[in-house]
Amino acid sequence: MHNWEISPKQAVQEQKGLQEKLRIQSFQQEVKLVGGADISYNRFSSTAYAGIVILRFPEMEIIEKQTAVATMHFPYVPGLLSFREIPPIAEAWKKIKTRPDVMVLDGHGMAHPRRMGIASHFGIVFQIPTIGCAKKVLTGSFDMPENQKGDTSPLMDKEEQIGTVLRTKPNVKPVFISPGHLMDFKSAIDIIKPCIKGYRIPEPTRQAHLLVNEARIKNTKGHTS
DNA sequence: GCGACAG
DNA sequence: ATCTTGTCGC
Repeated sequence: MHNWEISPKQAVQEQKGLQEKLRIQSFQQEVKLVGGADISYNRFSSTAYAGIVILRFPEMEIIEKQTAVATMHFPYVPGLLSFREIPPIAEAWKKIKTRPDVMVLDGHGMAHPRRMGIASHFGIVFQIPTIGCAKKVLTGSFDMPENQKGDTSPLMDKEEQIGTVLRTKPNVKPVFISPGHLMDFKSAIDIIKPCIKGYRIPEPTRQAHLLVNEARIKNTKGHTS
C-alpha cells in the first residue's frame, strides 16, 4: 500500500500511475458474499468512523461487521475522495475475517475523470473485485432512466460508457453504478439489483452507512472528538 | 471565463 | 459528510 500522506497534486499523479493497474474485465465468479464500506464523521472533525459489513448474497443477511476509528489526513476534494476515505476503511478491513467475493464502495468506480474513483482505488490496493455505488454524478452525462425499479440508462463520458444510472425505486432519484476493479458493467448491475431491498440505497452500502453512523454517535456522546 | 463538483 | 422540522406525495 503506497504512501497516503501526499498533496492533492501528488494524488492526481498517483491516480494516473494507478491507471495501468486497473482491470475492467468480465467478472465470472459466483457471488456468495458481498461487502459494503463507508465512513462517518462530525463536521469540522478529522476523526472518521469507518465500517465494513459482510452480507450473504442474495439474502442480504449480515454475517459480519467491523468498525474502526482513524484520523483523516487528506481534505475532501472532488475527484480525490479515495485519499481521504480509504485509510480509515483500511483499518476496518484489517479486522474483517470473512473475505467477500466483491466489495461495494460508497462513491464511484471508473465513473471518474481519470477512471480512478474510490471503488477502483480500493480494488487495486486490496486486490479484490469492487463496484462503485454513488448517490450523485461526478463526471459524465446521462438521460434519466424510466421510473420503474430496475430501469437503467448509460452514464457516458463523451462516447465512452463509464457507468450505469440505476433506478432502485419509483419516484426516487437513481443511483450511479460503475465497475471498480476486476469488474464489468453488466456484472456490476446484476450484482447490485438483488441487493435492493426496498430502499434507494442497495443494502451493502446502506448497512455500512447505518453501522458507521451508529458508531460515530455512540463514540461522540458526552465528549469531544 | 463559467459552471460542475463522489463523500 | 453533517445539521435539521415539517411537509408533500406515493
